Amino acid sequence: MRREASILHLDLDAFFAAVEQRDKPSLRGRPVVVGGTGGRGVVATASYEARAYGARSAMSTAEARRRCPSGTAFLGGRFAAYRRTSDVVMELLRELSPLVEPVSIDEAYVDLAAGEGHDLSVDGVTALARGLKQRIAAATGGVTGSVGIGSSKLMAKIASDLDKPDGLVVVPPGRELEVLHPLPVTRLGGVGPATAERLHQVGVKTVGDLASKSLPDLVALAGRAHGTGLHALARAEDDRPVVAEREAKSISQEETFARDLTDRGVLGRYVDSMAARVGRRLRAAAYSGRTVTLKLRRYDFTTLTRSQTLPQPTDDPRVIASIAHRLLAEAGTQGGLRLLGVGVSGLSLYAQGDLFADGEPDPDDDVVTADDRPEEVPEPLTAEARWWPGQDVRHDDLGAGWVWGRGLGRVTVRFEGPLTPPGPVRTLASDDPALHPAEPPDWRVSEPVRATPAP
DNA sequence: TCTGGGGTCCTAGGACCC
DNA sequence: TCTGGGGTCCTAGGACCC
Repeated sequence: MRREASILHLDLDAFFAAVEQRDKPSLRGRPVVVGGTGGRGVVATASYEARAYGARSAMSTAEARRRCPSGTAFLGGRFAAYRRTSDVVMELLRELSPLVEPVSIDEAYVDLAAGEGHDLSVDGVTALARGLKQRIAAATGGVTGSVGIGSSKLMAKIASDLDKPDGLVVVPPGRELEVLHPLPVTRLGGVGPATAERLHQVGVKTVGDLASKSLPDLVALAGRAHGTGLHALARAEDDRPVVAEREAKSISQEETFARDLTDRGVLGRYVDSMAARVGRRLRAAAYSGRTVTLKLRRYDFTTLTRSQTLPQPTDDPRVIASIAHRLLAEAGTQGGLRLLGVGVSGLSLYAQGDLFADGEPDPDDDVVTADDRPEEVPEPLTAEARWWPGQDVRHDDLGAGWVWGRGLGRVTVRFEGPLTPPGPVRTLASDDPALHPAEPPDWRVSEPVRATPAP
């Protein structure tokens, strides 16, 4: 805990949904749900309009569909668009301080004390945050964020959560416990459903209740590391530094199937394709790793992992795949698998091949050769329809738009962009040769819709 | 049509070593 | 020869976060 409120936490509001509403004018002010749109999908983000109907993050999309009125937009994610917008925001944060710790695509801490020339008084940081929020909204085309500032990461994060959306809360140094103690324990990072349940059983509901528990009690209840952490957080004791760069510890890829799978051949092709993707990501990041882990989830949702550690690190998809194949054979597929995953951990920065490399990039790195190519992308992947809800498209005659829905050989597209008024809807043949997938639209450049089709 | 995907950190037991 | 203690690595699982 510091003497000044010099740690800032920014949380972008309903971020994925906000980007969708920015890029799709017809969705502004309406309920939008972003996430998996298939039968086993879950909600990643619900707009505030959708939250009013009870849609929540991590809820199954089926449940969100039941709760939301017709006309609610259910969209798959456009991660490239979110990434671009996030990059713009993170750059604005780096103008405040070189010490910026992105927590996720929509969240970051900033150490204002590491920046130049800031007035770290309560009035000073309040004015700074106001300016920041204005710049974020201007640079992102209207995406808002909630800002919290305090004497520690704990207090900054708590503060950003106190006044969502579009909030700004500064906790003055010395007032931490007044703010913290009335809050439910679940607001502390690290108190999830399991810990909350155990705390409730011993009468702990608020952070203040938690502060009355002794260290040995909390260690007995939550384990050594977690217990000591809770003991400190309940007293607002937190000196975790803001850390700009973190080394990755693992890289993995997993997929939940639309239907449970038992066919060894199909599962094997998934293993190959996931191993190839993990290998590609390892190489792209110049990592290799020693431990290969296979994850599987059975039909009844029981989840298990099997791993093997190699004497030398690898980034070779064939090595990763062959270990994963063996682990899968040992684990078995009785009853059917709902999910399969392949991961590599125990990462280090240099592949064994680098000992002999001459510094030039390996021309094979990004090329799938005949040897290591998975025979074929497994059928369920290629059978994936060409169009998905929310997708950016362009029509040769009608201009830029996005996919609302598809089915029965047709695709429904709304022709509009971030800087147009709400646009018209057209239903086209899903194999219309004039319709193409497109890049996310630029929210900073005006792009007129070329034609207004008749209703 | 219950329950994603990509991560991090911690715990605990057994092997193994000194 | 009736019994150590600590450290590290590996494996598996679980809680948690966004």
